[in-house]
Amino acid sequence: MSITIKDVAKKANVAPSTVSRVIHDSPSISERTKRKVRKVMQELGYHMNANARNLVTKSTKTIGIVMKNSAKESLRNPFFPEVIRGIGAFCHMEGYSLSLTTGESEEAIYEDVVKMVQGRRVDGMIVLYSKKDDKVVPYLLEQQFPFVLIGKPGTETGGITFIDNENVKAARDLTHFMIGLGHRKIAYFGGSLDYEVVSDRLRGYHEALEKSKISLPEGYVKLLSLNREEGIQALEELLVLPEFPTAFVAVDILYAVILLGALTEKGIKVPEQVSVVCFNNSEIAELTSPPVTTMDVHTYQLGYEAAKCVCELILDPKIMEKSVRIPTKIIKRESHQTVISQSK
Amino acid sequence: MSITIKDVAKKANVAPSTVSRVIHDSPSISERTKRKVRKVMQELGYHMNANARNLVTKSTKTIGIVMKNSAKESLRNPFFPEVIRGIGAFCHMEGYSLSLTTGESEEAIYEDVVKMVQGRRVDGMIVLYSKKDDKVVPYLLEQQFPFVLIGKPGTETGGITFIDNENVKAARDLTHFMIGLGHRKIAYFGGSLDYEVVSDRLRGYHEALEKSKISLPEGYVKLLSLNREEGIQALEELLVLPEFPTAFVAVDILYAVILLGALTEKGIKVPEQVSVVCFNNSEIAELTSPPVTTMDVHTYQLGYEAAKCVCELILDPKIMEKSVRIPTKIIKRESHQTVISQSK
DNA sequence: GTGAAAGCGCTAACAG
DNA sequence: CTGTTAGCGCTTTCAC
Repeated sequence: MSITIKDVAKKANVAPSTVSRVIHDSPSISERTKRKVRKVMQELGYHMNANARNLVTKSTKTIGIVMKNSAKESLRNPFFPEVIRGIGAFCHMEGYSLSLTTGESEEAIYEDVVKMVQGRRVDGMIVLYSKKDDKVVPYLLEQQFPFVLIGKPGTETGGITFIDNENVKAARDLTHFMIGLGHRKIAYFGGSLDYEVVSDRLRGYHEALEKSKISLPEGYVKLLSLNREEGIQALEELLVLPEFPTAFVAVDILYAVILLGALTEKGIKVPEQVSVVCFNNSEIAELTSPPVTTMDVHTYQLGYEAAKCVCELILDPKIMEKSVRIPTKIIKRESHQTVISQSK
Repeated sequence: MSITIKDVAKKANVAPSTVSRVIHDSPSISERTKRKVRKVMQELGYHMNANARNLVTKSTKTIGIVMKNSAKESLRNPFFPEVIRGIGAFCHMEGYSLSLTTGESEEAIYEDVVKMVQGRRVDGMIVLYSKKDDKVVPYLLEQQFPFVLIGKPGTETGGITFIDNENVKAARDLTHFMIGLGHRKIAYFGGSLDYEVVSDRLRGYHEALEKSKISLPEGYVKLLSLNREEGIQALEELLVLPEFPTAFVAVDILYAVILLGALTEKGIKVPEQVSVVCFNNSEIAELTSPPVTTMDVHTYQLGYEAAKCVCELILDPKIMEKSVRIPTKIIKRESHQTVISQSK
C-alpha cells in the first residue's frame, strides 16, 4: 500500500487539501507550511496517484498516438521512430505522456482508438498517416475529440488540424534542382499511389517538368513495390529505351537504395553517369555509396509540431483548425552531378 | 459529460453495482438482467472510465516501455519499431495498453520511469537495452516493480527477468557458417563495444575462429562508428595488408550497408570476391545489391516474449525470475559464396 | 440475484 | 491562509 495524501496530511498536521495545494504549489499557502509539507512528503516518499487525479480532473496528461501502419509501413521506414521522437520531445516539455495503439489491423486500431477516447485514457490524439477509407478520423471528428493528423486529410472533411509537408512543392523543387543541374532526362522511381504523399510527389515531379517545358519520354515513370527484383526490372525496361535517363528522382530513401544497387549491378556509375536524388532524409542516406542527396522532410519537426498542435487543441478545443506545413530542404550529398553538355 | 454507470443503472432500473457486475459478466447475474442492462448500455453509448476503474482496482492494464535510447539508437536501427510491434501484439491480445517514455537524456528517462511507477500509471515495464551505468534497472529492482529487460543485465544483479538472443553463440554460428563455406580470412566489421550485444558478437567471432584453429591476422577486427568515411578507411587499411579477407562479418545491417558501398567503390565484387554477412535481419537486407545474408535475431519475437514475461510477472510478482533466449537463424541471401580453393 | 453503502486518492468549492 | 466537505466513476463487501 502506498503513501497517500492523507498520510502526509496526518504526519504534517494539516488537512489533505493543504497537501494537495502544496503539490500544485498554490500561491495561497504559506512558505512555511509548504516547506513543512514538502519535508514530510520527502520523508514518506510520497508520490501522486495519477489515476485518482485523472478521475477528478478529467484529464490524463497523456496523448495517444495512432499508428495506422504499425505492421508494414513503420517497419520499412525510418520515419516512425523519428516522428515519435519529435512528439516525445514536445510532450515531455509539457509533461504529457505517450500512449500507443497496439492493433495491427484497421479494425483493431479503430477499437484501440475508441478505447482510448471513451475510456478517457488520453486527452488528445495524433494520427500518423491517414488513408482514404479510414474510420478513425471520422470517429474523432464526430466525438469532437482533440486530434491532429500528420499527413493530409483524405476526403475534404473540414475541421481537421493537420501537419504536413508541401509534398507537391517539395517534389517540384527537387525536380527543378535536377533541371538546374542541366538534367533533361529525369526518371521517377516510386511506389503505390495509394498514399497521398506518393501521388503528391509524382505530381510535383510532373509539374516541374511541364514548367520547364521538358517532355517526359514514355516509360520514365516507374511505379513499383519496394522490392529489389522490381527495381532491377524497372531499370532494365529503362535500358532498352532509346534514351536512358541522366537522373532519377526516388520517392523514398529505400527506393534510392534499390536504385543504387540496381545501377551498380548494371555497371552504371553514380553520379558520373546518372544522378540520384530522393525524399526522406535519414541516417542511411549517409551510409550508401555514394551518400545520396535527399529532400529532407524534417520528420522530427513534423512530430514536434503535431504535439504542439494537439496540446493547443486540448487547452482550447474551440480553437480554429489549422494546417501547418513543415518546410523541406535539399541536403546535398554526392549522388548528383551537373550534366556537362548533352543538351536536350 | 459522459455516460456513467449510474446513468445506465437508472435507465435500466437496477443498481450501479449490478451494472458493474454485468460489465464483468459476473455469473451471479441473471441472463435476463444482463441482456436488459447491455441493451441500455448500447442505447446510451456507455463506455467505462478507465481512470475510475484503475483507481479502485489499483491496476491500469498498461505496460510502460523504456527507450533508453530514443535519441540515437532507435533512430539508427530498424530494431525499435519491430520490437514495439512484438510487444504490441502480445499486449493487444491481453488487453494491455502501451505507454512510452519521452525523455531524451538518461536523467529524463529515469524521471519518466519514476513517474510511471510511482504514479501507478503502468502495471509493469519493459526496458529496452540496459547499459552499464544505468539507474533505471536498480530502481525498478528496489521498488520490486514488475519489469523485464530486453538485452542482458549489465552488472550481475540477480532477480532480473530478461529476454535476449544468445549473441555469443549467434556470432559463433555465423562465423562457423563462413568457415564452413571455406573461408579462412574472415574480418569483423563492428561498432563501439559499449553495448553488450556488440562485444558479445565480437567474442563469438573470436571463439569460432579459435575453435577452428584459424589464427586471426593482425588488423582484421575493425571497430568503427557508423559512418561511411570510417568504413572506407577501414577497408583501405585492410587493403594494404598482405592478405585481404575473403569474408566479412558485420555487426549490424547498417554496417553491412557501409561495407557493401565501400567494397563497390574499391571495385571489389560481392559475393564473387568477398562474402559479406551481418546480424539483424531487416527489410533493408533484401534491398541492397546483392541482398545480404543475415543472422536474424527475431526482433519481433524478442518484443513478444518480453511482453509475455511482464504480464506473467504482473499476475504473480513472486514468480521466479527467468531468462528467455530467442533463437537466431541465418537467412541466406546472395552476399555469400563458397571459397573454391584458396586454402589457408 | 440484486441493492446499499463504503471507499479508492485526489481536487475543488465553500467556509472560516 | 487553511480546514471541511463533497464528490469524480467505479468496485466490492455485506446484507436481504
